[in-house]
Amino acid sequence: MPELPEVETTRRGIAPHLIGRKVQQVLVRQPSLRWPVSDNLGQRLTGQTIDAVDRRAKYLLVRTRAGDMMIHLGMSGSLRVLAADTPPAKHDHIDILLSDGRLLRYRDPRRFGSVFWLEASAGHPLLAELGPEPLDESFSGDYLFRQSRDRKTPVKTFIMNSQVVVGVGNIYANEALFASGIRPTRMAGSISRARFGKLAEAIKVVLTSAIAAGGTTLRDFTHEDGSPGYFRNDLKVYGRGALPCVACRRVLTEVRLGQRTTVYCRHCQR
DNA sequence: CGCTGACCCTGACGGC
DNA sequence: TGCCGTCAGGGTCAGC
Repeated sequence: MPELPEVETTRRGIAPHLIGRKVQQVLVRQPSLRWPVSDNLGQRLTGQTIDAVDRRAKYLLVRTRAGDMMIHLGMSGSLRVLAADTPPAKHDHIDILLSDGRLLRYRDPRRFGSVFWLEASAGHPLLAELGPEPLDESFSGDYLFRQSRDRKTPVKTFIMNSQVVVGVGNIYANEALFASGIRPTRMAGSISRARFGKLAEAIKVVLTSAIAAGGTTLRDFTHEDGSPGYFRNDLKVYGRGALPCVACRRVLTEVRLGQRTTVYCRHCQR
């Protein structure tokens, strides 16, 4: 479910319910995720007051004085705020019980997500090598141009590499390349500075629009209250293989790049 | 160092 | 109805 807009939508949804609340109890039903849930999560988080809910890349950081709970939703994870007596369903792996009679519930059918405890100001190896946030000023066409020289990997694979830039997943990579008229298979190192300028701008626009629409609901992504996101209606290429291009009406091409479905228009994207 | 493909896991869906 | 193959929004890691 989550790319950056969905994670950001989740952050904005849960933050007001968490900030200022005290954690009363932590219940881990299934510790076996992408990596094991930190052993000391319950011991360290219990009794702490939540000061903030931040995001870095697709990681959510629930901040307390003692340290942070770091959550990744993987492919199928979601977070909901519910009444504390709501019975858990299948794949509801973790509950964080709060001082106001509610709980934060982590669900992840495929268990590609992860939940760690981070001691205050400790950092984490998974955060160490990340590229810039796409919506930061430091992310620009010039930056992409500099990073891409001599790189032979397809430009789509390049912009989905979190060491280059974070938060550009498969949906929005396809959409941003369509919006900027760049063919996804093109070698990253062969793209001009000017075209990278368009691409960087397209990434910002696509992500910002998707956040404004509350994310993209495809299968099971919903907000913390269960409502869907509406960006799906705005997708121009993702999920539209073999359908007509919205711009030129020619049939869209579908290929696989780096194990991920890639859709583009051979006429509009060069 | 850069790049490709295997892999972690469950569920939904289409074809037969 | 059931079985089987394929695919899914992520990311790491081994191996070349």
